Amino acid sequence: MLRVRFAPSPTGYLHIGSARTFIFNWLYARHNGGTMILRIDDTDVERNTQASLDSIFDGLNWLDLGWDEFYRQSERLDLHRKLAQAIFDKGSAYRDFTPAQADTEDKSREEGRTWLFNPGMRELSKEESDRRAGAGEPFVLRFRVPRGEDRTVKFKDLVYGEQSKEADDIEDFALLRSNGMPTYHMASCADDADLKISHIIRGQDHLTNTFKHVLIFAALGGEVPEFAHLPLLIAPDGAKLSKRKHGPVVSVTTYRDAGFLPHTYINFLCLLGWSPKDDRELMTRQELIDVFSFAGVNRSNAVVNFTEEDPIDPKALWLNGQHIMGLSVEELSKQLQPWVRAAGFDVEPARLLQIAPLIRERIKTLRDVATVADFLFAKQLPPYPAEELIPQKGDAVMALKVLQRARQVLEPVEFRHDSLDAALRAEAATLGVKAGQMFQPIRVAVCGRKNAPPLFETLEVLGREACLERIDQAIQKLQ
RNA sequence: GGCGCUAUCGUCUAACGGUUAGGACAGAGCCCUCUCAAGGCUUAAAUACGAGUUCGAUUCUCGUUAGCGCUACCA
Repeated sequence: MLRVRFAPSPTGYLHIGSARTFIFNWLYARHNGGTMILRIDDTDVERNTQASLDSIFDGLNWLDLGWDEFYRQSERLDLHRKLAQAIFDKGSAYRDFTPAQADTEDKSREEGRTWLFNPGMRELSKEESDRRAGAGEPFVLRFRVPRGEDRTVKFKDLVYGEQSKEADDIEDFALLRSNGMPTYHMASCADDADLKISHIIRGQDHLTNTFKHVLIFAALGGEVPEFAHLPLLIAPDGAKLSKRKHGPVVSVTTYRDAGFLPHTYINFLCLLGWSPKDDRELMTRQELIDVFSFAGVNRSNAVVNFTEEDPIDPKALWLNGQHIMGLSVEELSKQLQPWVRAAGFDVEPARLLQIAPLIRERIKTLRDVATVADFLFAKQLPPYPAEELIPQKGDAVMALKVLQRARQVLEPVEFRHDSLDAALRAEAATLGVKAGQMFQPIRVAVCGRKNAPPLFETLEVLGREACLERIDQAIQKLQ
């Protein structure tokens, strides 16, 4: 049975890299009919925050992918301690009574080699170790990494291939802290073992940690899971994405709040560090599930292309436009509804249904509805300069004449695309002006700006009454 | 410092020894056109560097350089 897990720690908001890890886990599970597990790795009590937990659920719920099982690490501390004890009992761990020190880093650097263990502690006799522990002296429980045996720790990564490292290069990492809390390595492996995780899919920053985890799994005596590490998502400056340095750009909610379709975000993230190998980019959820495999995962880090001015990757924006164009009118207007309301407009669903096809090819984000279709929602047009009404190679006199004639034509004509088209073109011919010179003053009068959806559709949606009223206002403006 | 990983257009990527090194986004230009879009076409743009293996290296090996990760009683 295939079982995968996404295990975020609630110490900051859900960021883009974590979201992608979640997505790849999910895709792999769905592709193989496996189980997707969400586990909150919250053993670092000091750094956990409710806000960040909320942010994780916020982000994941928006993605709308779901999960099959849910666990919270902090509720499984007994298991972690029990398994740590088991490792200790079989001699693969020992107590280290060395007081915590902040300067270990400098110490190891000076020596020119990695710190491996604290002298004396590894060899402490059972009696002395028990005596000091019994006396209440604090200690950390460390894994006893095999030394001097010329031993190599190995595993096969589904993305990075065969990995090996000399055991002599691995330090005696901690399993239990002096306050009795498990470390990440201990808690994570204990849970993975207990939850029968078959594939651990996570960021490449854990690649070297995996040697330690392999050691723990082996000491636990169960099966060692498969591993697949994912290349990291990095900033344009090559640095790792961090909220401190790059701000909210890295948060999933940035895309959500910018008006992205959740599926666009999923699609976009999949393209970062993975490829279907056949030049496809625009893909549905099912297509992604069908074709996802680790063979398509890259090994080098991928840059999320954002700038300080614009937090959105241009390719994501394009993808979103494409996905919006692929939506049915019904679905699009449903998605648009909350954004229209958020922009301060009130619109009937039936009317939005008429508007949606007008703007479908003109919006890149759902939020764009507010700037692209505002004149269709507003009762009153916001003020605009009268010069805008003057057509190309024309003047105010022409604009005025066009609008007055348009008014007359629009009064009786049927308000349908084809009738409007025929009537206005005929009028342009009568007036001796080009079609464009006829249409622009009307467009500006009706939309309040030069750039807008095609004229006849717009007039039709707006309706005779509103159009005539706005043309009258424009005529007044010119006089 | 030690250990590990990585290296193709500005960005995301394809090419798993033989291609004029392909696609996409972004850029430029043209077409279409009632404006804006959408769409179509064209264009510019890359194998980090140096050795080796080979008839032939983007591809395999080694070195250099660069970037990233781990090196905590964080995760």
